[in-house]
Amino acid sequence: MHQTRIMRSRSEEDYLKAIYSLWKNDEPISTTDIANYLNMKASSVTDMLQKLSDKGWINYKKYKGANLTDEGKKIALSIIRKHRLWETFLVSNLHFKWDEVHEIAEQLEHIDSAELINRLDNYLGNPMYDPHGDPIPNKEGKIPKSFSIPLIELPVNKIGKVVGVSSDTPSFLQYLDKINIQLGSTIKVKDKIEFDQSLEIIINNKNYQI
Amino acid sequence: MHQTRIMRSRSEEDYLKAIYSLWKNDEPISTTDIANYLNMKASSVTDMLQKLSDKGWINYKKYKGANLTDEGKKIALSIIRKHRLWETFLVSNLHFKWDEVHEIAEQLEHIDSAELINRLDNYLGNPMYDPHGDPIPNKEGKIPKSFSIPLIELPVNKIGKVVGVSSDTPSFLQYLDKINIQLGSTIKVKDKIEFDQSLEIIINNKNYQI
DNA sequence: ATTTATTTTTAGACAAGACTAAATTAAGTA
DNA sequence: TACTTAATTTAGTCTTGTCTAAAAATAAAT
Repeated sequence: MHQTRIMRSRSEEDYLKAIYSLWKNDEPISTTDIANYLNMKASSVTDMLQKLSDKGWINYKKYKGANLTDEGKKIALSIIRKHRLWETFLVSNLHFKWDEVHEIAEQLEHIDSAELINRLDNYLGNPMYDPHGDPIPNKEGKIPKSFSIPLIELPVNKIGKVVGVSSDTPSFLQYLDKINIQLGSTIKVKDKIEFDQSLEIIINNKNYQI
Repeated sequence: MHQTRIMRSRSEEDYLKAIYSLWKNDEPISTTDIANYLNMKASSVTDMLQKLSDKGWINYKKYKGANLTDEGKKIALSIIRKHRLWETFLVSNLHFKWDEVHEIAEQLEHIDSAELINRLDNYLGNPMYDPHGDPIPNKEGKIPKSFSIPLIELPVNKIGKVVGVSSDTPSFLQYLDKINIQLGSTIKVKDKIEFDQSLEIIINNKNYQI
């Protein structure tokens, strides 16, 4: 049981990751969307989609966009795993700020060594979430359920990500909108004031009192 | 004072490192030697030498081989610095064995971030030598003097590198030869037997008693 | 010093991955 | 349904980094 080693170029990996990232429902991703995401021309994308399809990593029908196969999804997840583990290392161990690590992780995610990543994972204590609050896929590509907790229970200085709101009255949602909270926003509780149960939170680097 | 960022390809970096590694006296390095070192054809090397020369990283005269300029040497040393720091990380923190890390470090050495490397250096405690006993150039490209100590004083389980011998009688040298000690050999003292001052050493994975 | 052998360079080809411009297909609208 | 617009693909070009085969330069040997 020795899997044939199929070499992947950095470009190919970037495309697979892009398609994974743009994937929402079951609809295939359009050439243009991928091109925009990767800052490339649509014609370049077409070329690569044909190649990825030949390798069995995406399903691609001309003019109809592309979707990852199981194999392709597995590859994309392994790259995302590497990206997030390295980001965790950079922030937790090398004390980078969480907004400084993306570029470096973009490079590190292409380092090719399963052993390295497993050891790194262990070294970091098998973290479930990266410094941005995004879940880290495990070795098999499983993503930990994005469980949610009320903001009031978020530990001080831990970063959370908004996955839902407890009330959807228009006035409340408008308020969230005003202070720039959206689904997917990251949020950090800077301090809890016990006496009136108010929170000092940080969203987009701005402080708010709620 | 903002240095213009000159992008280097992985290939270019590999060539500069190769030339540095092959550099002995002041004689320029031949096309063939570089080709052998990098497992390439001489014609490919010629092409690249011309390119590196245009960029001011090597001095190259047709048919006469190549040598690094100061600029080129600086780049080579920065890559070697990265290589050895990463090897140190892999062995000291991720507990790889010292003979398992080369390939991975070959990839990591091309990651482009000065900040990352400085932080890594710090994180590792600014080591002077890598797990193979090779000196780690500092930020400015200075290599720590390869100081030497008698083998008998080498701490148990620390790896040393043979830089000279205390006697050069033929019979002694022949003995060293027989057990495969050469200048540059790495050596490890596995145990010291106090009572007769003998050492159990490991060279090329073989044990000897001296 | 002339010939022979070896090294190095040149010339031309190729693959990967990007681009531009033109052609084609699909989608939206009157 | 026919027409117009927008998205996508095709065709052809470019750069990087490699190769092979042939030509040229250097080094070695008689």
